[in-house]
Amino acid sequence: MVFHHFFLQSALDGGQRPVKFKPASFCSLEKHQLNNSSNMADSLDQDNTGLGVHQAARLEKLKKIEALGLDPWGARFDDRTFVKPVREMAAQVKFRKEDGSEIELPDFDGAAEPIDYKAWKASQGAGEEIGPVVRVAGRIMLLRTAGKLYFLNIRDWTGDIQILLAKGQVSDADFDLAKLLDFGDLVGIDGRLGRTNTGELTVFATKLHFMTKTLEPPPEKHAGLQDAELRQRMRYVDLTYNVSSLQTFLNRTKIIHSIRATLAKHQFVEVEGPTLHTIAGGAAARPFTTHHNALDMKLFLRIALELHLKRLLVGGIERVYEMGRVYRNEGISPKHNPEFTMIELYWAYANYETMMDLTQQIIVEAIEATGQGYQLKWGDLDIDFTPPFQRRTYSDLFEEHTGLKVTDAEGIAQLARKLGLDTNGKHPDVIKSEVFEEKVEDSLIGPIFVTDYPASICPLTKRKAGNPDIAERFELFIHGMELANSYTELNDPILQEELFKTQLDGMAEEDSMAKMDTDFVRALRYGMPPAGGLGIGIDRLIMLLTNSRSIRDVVLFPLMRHES
RNA sequence: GAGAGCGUAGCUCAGUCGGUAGAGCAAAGGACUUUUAAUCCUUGGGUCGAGGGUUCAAGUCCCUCCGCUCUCACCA
Repeated sequence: MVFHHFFLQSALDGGQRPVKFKPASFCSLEKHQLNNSSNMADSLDQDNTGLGVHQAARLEKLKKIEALGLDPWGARFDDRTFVKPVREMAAQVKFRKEDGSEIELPDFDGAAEPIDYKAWKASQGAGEEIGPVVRVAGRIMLLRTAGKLYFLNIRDWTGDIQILLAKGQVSDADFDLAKLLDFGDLVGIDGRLGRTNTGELTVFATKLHFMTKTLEPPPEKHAGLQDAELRQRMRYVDLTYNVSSLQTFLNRTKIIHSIRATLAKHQFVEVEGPTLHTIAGGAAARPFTTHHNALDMKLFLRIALELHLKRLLVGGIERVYEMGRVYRNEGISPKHNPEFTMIELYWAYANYETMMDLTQQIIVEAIEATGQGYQLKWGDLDIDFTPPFQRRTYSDLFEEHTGLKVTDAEGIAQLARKLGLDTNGKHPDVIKSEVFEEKVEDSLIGPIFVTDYPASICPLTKRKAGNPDIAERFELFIHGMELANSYTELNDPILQEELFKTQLDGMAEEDSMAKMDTDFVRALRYGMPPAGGLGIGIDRLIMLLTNSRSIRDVVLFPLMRHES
């Protein structure tokens, strides 16, 4: 994925760590006690508050900030500019000569060799650097002193920038306040944009505004927070200190925004269906169960959006979608979180081919929204999203990968047994489907639309005209991962009722989509227009478009065990 | 659910054959007016995930448990 150039700090990793020799000391206690009484560690030891030394030191500074008459939790700070646009003002930093003429600075950012700015200025004769006055705010990521100077690098959600806070250039009160700054604190700065001697774009502070004290120490300042569990449990820390994490989640919102924009172009409307269902229909998955006390009613958290959206199609909302959370009480893996985000959409008077075009458009426009090209990396793998995506029929792929015709039930059963699959008492199409998953799906690099599935495993899908054994359905696969699922929707209430009643042999009820929903059938009896429907796993799409190998990297707060 | 790996300072990580627990960053005190992973001097930080066992001696070997990661299975 493409990172923005303005995260300068992130480009500084990978270097060698300096190794310093530190002789052990055997008489430290004595020396320590000789230190003056303002030694913070001494007073902290006596506090015996149970706080760690880092937390206690920060609390101490907080008290000192209060003692200065300042609010350590900050206040409204109007008219600030985000760091990214401030950095874009770099060209406004100029050198004004004695005669009043303004000249451009050397090209620091494009220079191959470091430029000696001090020497350059000296060579211009008398004059001074000028630059726009700016107001910024952010979190202190780096902090160093050089005599009576403080260099801070602050970060807001658009990038990082250096601040120079110098004695004599701010009030004495502000300079004293700077002593009480810690990594992680939030500050506001008024100052002038300029360049230091090394050419680093810097805000030369004229005023320091204390915004918020941070009472916990930040993670290691170069490596960031590495522990996968801590990154998920404390996403707030992860987002602050791992630039790529923030970038991924900001890209997530761009992708979701793009999907809504694409659908808006086709006049879709977004709705909100119930998440508490009396029947967990629309997909094959184990639901979470809950209970409504006043009605004394067992309820399920929804496992799909389908059946209520189709009811709205009956109601005349002709292009309708919902993007929202569904819940499945099943295993957790890098591709599975118990709650995840799906979009389902229904388009009256369309069919599954319309949906294929739309799916491709949604994905292509989402990639464009993230500012990437169509060739994406996904871990070690490559994905080529250049449209049009390949379209192949289920039966062709089946034959290609197994050498067997989809109609050869006996041969398929034999192959299934050879693969170690249990075929006893199973419907031939269930066996076929298992063989397909085993032999075909994992080899689908894609993006590839697999079309025309065996009808018997698709109880909500319209059958192909003239071929009742084939369902007008496609799934989109990328690197073996199912990303989208689409039908020409079944709108025949009589057939729908029949299919709800038909449990395929060898399929457990909880694994089946065939759950009788009499109200849904009644809705169909009032007339649902012929329609195409589509479902996309949003988290998985975001994984692919943000080069994330785990769903837990694209879900802000994935489900975790209780903290011990 | 099965298998493999991991768990050491606030964070990131070393720890050899079982023999006194290590580093960097962070923290505390100090120096430095253009640094930038600043640098330099000084100092303090550990129930080695928990419990048990073997041993003169366990971070290290064995057992049980807890947690995390990966792979496989179910699932999208």
